[in-house]
Amino acid sequence: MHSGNVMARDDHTPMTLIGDRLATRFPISDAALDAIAAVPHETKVFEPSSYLLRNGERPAHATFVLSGHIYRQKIAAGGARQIVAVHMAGDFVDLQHLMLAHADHNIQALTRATVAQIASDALVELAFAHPDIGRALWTESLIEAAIFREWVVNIGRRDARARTAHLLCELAVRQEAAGLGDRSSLDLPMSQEQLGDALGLTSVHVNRTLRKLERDELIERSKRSVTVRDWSGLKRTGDFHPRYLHIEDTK
Amino acid sequence: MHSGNVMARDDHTPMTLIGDRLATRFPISDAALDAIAAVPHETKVFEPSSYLLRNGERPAHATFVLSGHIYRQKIAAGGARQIVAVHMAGDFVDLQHLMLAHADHNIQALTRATVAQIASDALVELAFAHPDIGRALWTESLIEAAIFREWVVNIGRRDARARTAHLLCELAVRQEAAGLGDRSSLDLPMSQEQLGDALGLTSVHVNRTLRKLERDELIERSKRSVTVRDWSGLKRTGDFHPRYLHIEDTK
DNA sequence: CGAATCGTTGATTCAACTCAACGCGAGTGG
DNA sequence: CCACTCGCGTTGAGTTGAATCAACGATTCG
Repeated sequence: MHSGNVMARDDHTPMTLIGDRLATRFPISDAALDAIAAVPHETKVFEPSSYLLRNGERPAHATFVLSGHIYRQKIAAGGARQIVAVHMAGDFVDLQHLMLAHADHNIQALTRATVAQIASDALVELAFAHPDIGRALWTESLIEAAIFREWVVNIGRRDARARTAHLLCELAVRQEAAGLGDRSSLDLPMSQEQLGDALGLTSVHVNRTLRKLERDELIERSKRSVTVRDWSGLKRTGDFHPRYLHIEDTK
Repeated sequence: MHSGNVMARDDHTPMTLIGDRLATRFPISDAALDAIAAVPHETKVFEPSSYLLRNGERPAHATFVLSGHIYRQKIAAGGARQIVAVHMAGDFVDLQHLMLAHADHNIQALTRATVAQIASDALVELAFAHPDIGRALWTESLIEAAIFREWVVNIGRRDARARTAHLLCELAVRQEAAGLGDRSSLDLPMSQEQLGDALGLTSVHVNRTLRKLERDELIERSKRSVTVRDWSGLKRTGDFHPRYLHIEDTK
């Protein structure tokens, strides 16, 4: 998993984890890695459904997920909610606001989550002091944007079955890429209502769709975890082409 | 419109236009503006529906729109097309690929369009040599990502009427912010089929929806241009809250 | 044990899609 | 200059995928 370009860096403080993550995108010099390790940060725990940031607030820090799941959401007229992103351990949650004066959406814990927070200013300074870091961070934010685009396509042009399968594929691959297990067993700590909010569907229809995917032996479910029975079938029904995730592998 | 922090910069070469655009986000030092003006670039013209970049290709340059309209699109299984972005004069078209090895969507001219192209590498170097520029470019790409998020919400959680109104509002405000006229008369050079592809609707339904918006006296249409009759009504029916565009004004 | 949340299922409705036809204006070529 | 085509907008009729409404079972947790 780790890029291994630094030897004795197995102490796993939050900041070295961040360095590891960035190094998966671009090689990062030792000096830059040391600079990252030295950045002041704070570790925090958020309870399920608590807010990390609200629409309109001034984002003050960048947040890196150490454990748990976090999602980002906007509310449309009439109270309908749309989830626009789901984050797992190893993701940055807040890069999208790094240079913006006001948050344009809400960030909320999905499960209990522990995070490391760095002052935005400090991170920006670091990005320009060490272009290695700057490139990696910028790239992270671009890949996130690529995921947003794919969600537009998913919601705009695929039916409920494909849409649901696509999300499962994406989360499975991202989970695997983050070193949290392989793509065949997906930890999916979302209620069906939340899944619906991520997919632009109602919880009722998510339920029917998941059951159909299960009946068709593409997946198996127990509680909040999903086992992929037939990866290539799921990929096909989800019209899933992982290029947009910009990960090396191409299984 | 212009930030006016440089006096004799009215010669309007493509590169000074880029400098002007960036300066609307953050103050840019004179040295940085001079550096921008000196970057080698190429001016090109693209005919309607010609491709600037295809899914899977290696993006080699950043593209700035001088005139005309450009859109970006992905194709889903079965050939359905989803437009994920529409660009007008003064927009960067390619920042989303700046650091990525492969394009994950297609970029296509909507109308005949003239653009200035800069080598990606050169732009990245400039960004890190002059943090002013880096911040402004990065911010541009973050704002674009904010637009993607809003599109997810728009398509996922709003009905055809609101969805269409929302797109009209967005384009009108962006057009105004780009100094291309005011928000009451919108140059909308898209066919109803293309509008449908941007909205996740069929062209038939776009037609009915636009006519209804017209019958309700929110807009007026002639050929490919739209006049906003009732801005606050349109804004309301579109559930449009321009914060996500991260523009100063708040009319 | 009781309350609350979440998942499941059926019956019905509705927004948007599909299919199909036709009008219109802008070319284009004989 | 007319006839023709072609793309685009428009409209109607019928269909359908997903929403809505409603009820009930299962699971968790204090």
